[in-house]
Amino acid sequence: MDSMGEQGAGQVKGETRAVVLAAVRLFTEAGYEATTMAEIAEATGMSRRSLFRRFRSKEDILFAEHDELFETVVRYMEASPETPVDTVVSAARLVFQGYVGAPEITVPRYRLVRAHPRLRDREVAMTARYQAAFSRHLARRTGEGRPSLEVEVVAAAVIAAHNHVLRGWLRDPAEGAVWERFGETMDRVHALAGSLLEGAEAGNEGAERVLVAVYPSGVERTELLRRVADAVAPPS
Amino acid sequence: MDSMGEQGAGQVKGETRAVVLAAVRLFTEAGYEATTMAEIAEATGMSRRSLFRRFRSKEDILFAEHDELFETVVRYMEASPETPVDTVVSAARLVFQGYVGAPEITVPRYRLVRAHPRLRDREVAMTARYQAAFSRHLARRTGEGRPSLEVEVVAAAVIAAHNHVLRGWLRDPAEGAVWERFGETMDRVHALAGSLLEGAEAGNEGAERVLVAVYPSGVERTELLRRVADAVAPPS
DNA sequence: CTGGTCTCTGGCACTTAGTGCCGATATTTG
DNA sequence: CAAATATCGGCACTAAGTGCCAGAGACCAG
Repeated sequence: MDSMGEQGAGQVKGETRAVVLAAVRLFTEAGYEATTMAEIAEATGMSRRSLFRRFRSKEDILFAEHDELFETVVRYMEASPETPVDTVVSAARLVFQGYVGAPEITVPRYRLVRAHPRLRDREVAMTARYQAAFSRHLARRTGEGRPSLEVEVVAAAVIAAHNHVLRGWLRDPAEGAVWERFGETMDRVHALAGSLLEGAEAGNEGAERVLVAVYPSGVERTELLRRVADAVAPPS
Repeated sequence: MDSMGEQGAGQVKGETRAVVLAAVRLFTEAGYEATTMAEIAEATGMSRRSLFRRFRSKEDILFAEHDELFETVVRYMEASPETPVDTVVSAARLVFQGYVGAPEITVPRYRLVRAHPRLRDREVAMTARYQAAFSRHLARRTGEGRPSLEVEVVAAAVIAAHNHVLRGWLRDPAEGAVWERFGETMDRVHALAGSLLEGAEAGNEGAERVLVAVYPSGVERTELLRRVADAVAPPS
């Protein structure tokens, strides 16, 4: 069989994608538990042993692309010149892109994940990894040691917002305007994040400010504007 | 061997606790993977088969008490007369109590969890279950169908805050003032939750609205106010 | 071309989690 | 007491995951 010079540090193989697609097909047709590693090996032309070598477990086949994406996202954050919050939001966008850009994997996987608690746990673990990575990034870039409460809440909020939009898309991938929804949603958490972390931004000279106003829906507009004017009055 | 009338619907057994403690001891002494179910069975005086019947898997032994706690928390929320946000915060307090009230299980488990990715995933999955339960509770009590973005962000924030304090305690269970820290932290997310969900509380007649504005810090106040005025103009 | 090392691969055997089945033994019910 | 029922323990079985080894191909030095 043909060989191809590869090895690198956790880089995609191309062959990986084929295996994942084959596995997804088998899982969907015959059921996750009913499909054995031997069958996957046969379907992909590799030996059972080599299959276990490349993917450490049956679950790992299903989430192989996800793992690669995670590596990519972490590297992206390390290299990003944006502010910490912007970087994390962009990273979330990258993850979202990873899903909607590969529906032939992520959509059937979503069905499998919903049906099998073990797989669900695994999916959840992935998002937890992202959340932890976001927290670490925010903490480092704002000069903290361990992530502070604010940082962890912001990371959790970004993840929650991401998942909120993602689940909507996964339930109905055909429906359009996903990116509009994503952008709009992220803008909202971005504002929240800004208000929670205000002043902690790295070199926050020309940083943006955020105003959050909560008001009864019946209030007069002029009254509202007066209150806003008070709120944006110079602090000290 | 002595028998004791039991069965109930997922109720504690008392015997359960003994098995968990024995398993924790074995895992700690010999390592998690090195300890087999047969050994746990022998150590607890039951047969391997019965062990698998009571706890569905090896992991489940370690998290058995956690599962029971989850059931308790869900029932608590269903019966709580408090406002949704208060209920969720109290529920988080219950979970926290579940940890600090059983350090002989949770502390060594923390060490095991940190060392074994599989167990870590399982722990993460538990917190995700709580977060989902919180979201559902908030959504139901505020008359929504699916949890809204705000609801999910609040649930995520409460969980993040809970875990923030919990991890601190797990790292150093001896250090006191845990409950003060917990209370103070929860107060802060409670305020955040209140502002995010304000107006959606049960019986939300005079609902409030939220305005979030993000603006460059250098912008003129008059210009900002003009933009805000535009933003709050009646929609359609 | 030849011998040596290094790596990837596949085959084989083995351990162990987890399950189905069945007979024995309480436990409850009439 | 007898019958129905649930629980328990033993046995056998499937399949995930691992260690070991031997063979095939790549690369290098002589």
